[in-house]
Amino acid sequence: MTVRTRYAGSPTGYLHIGGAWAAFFNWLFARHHRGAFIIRVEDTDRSRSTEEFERAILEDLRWLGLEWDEGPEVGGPYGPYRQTERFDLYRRYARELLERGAAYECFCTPEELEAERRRAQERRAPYRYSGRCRELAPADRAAFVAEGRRPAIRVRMRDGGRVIVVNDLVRGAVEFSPEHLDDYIIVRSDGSPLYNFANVVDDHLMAITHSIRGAEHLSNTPKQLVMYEALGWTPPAFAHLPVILGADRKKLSKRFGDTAVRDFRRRGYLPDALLNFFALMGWYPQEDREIYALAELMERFRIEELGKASPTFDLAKLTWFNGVYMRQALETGPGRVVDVCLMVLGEHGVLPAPVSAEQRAYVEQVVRVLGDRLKVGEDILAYGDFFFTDVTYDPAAEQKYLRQPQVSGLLRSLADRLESDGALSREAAEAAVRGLAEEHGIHSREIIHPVRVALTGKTAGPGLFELMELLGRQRVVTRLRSAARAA
RNA sequence: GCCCCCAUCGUCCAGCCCGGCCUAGGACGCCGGUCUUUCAAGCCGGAAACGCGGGUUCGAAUCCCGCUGGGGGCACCA
Repeated sequence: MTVRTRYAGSPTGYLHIGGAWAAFFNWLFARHHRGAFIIRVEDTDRSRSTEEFERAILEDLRWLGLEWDEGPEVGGPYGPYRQTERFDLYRRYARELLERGAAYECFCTPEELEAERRRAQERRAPYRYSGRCRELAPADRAAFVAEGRRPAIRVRMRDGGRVIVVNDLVRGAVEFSPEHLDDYIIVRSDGSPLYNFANVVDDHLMAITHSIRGAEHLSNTPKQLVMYEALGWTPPAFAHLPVILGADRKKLSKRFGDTAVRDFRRRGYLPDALLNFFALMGWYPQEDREIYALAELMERFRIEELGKASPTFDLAKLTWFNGVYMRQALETGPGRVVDVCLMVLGEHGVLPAPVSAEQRAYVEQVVRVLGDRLKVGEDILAYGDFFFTDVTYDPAAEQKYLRQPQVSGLLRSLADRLESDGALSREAAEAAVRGLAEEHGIHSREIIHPVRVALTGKTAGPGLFELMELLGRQRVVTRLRSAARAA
């Protein structure tokens, strides 16, 4: 049997780390088994879903490299892949459930239900639906209809009274007692399906073999199992991934905005680094190693090896992974790093969108000079903004190195030494600086530090002489003189 | 409150299923050293954990029970 997994995202926001992580394991599992990875858009909540979010999610998934075999934009034999386009299917199965007596119409209004819930809360009792509509007499039903009430549809849960066992691939057998299961609504009174229903219908119709999803869905699973049975369907295998926690130890996806995949992209993170990081957050390849090529992950991934405990999202470790991948990319050729940096530069308006060939070449040189200091694309601004803009002096740096007695004169004499025509080579720059130091009988670092601050505004950064070469004679002299005046 | 899940360094993961090889291993981060014009990277070194209490056993991080702690879920959201 061909393995078929799916990522069923809801376009109510940007793709966040938690969603991407779940999507990744679905993808990885499918790839490992040479199966199919499907994307389904769960947009039944029309008040919160937007096309813009859908586009953004697909874009981010593609950026990560999680290509799908079936789904929106690519189609496939089990379409449509957007739930709002599948309403006739849901209606059909809702009718079937009704006919089989596995579901019933419920005429209670949201207000009435809310009141029930509140009363239960006051009694400090767990809320469960009263079941008022479970056995509605035809006359009562007619009265409700005459009143203009439109029914929602509920699934009968408590019949049978047996324990429901969820056989989870990562957690083993998890038991749920029937008395805790409530009749739940599968179709709203406006006729639109709810998650627990649409999800079941679609997973079955799309021949999904493995439902790999977040642990927040574990308690939905017994409800869904009842429906599979009522419809006479074989449920997929389930694997519930732990929930990723934020630094505050709370579910990451609930913290709005700060963990969108898109933000990491914009800040200059690499998709391979993100994926490698994802893999090792929750899964252990049985050896003391961190860096895995995607092909290797695909080869070795075993769903049974997934961890059960909730991991905490560790940005510092992600950034370390990214640094490793940036360095790797730099070795094979700076192209990818340049692209990432150009994106960051564009995002920040430092080097707006259409960049010329010369600009690109310049950025490439900056990247070479910055080298392994670039752990994340945005580091080009942290370490090399002065290559693109005027110097902004770090107050502490200025205080420490520029506001010193001899500095002004030193900077001026260096400027004088460098004042001439033609390109400035790093060798010439070094000779000038060291020569000046010797002439004054001081250690070269006593001049190197102030010069660095004068040229870059910072105490940290690339090698001074390379930096001077790239900056060019003109800018070096100008900056030295203006710093000398200020000092 | 009720249901469910989880529990090894600050963090991510090994080890647990099949008790002894664990003086608990690796990585991130942190601290120190080294290299050096600074920073970064690299290299060397260091601090740092089996939540608690009971069992079982010659022996428990590993098995059992309880507690505690953390998390998720209890919608006409997904």
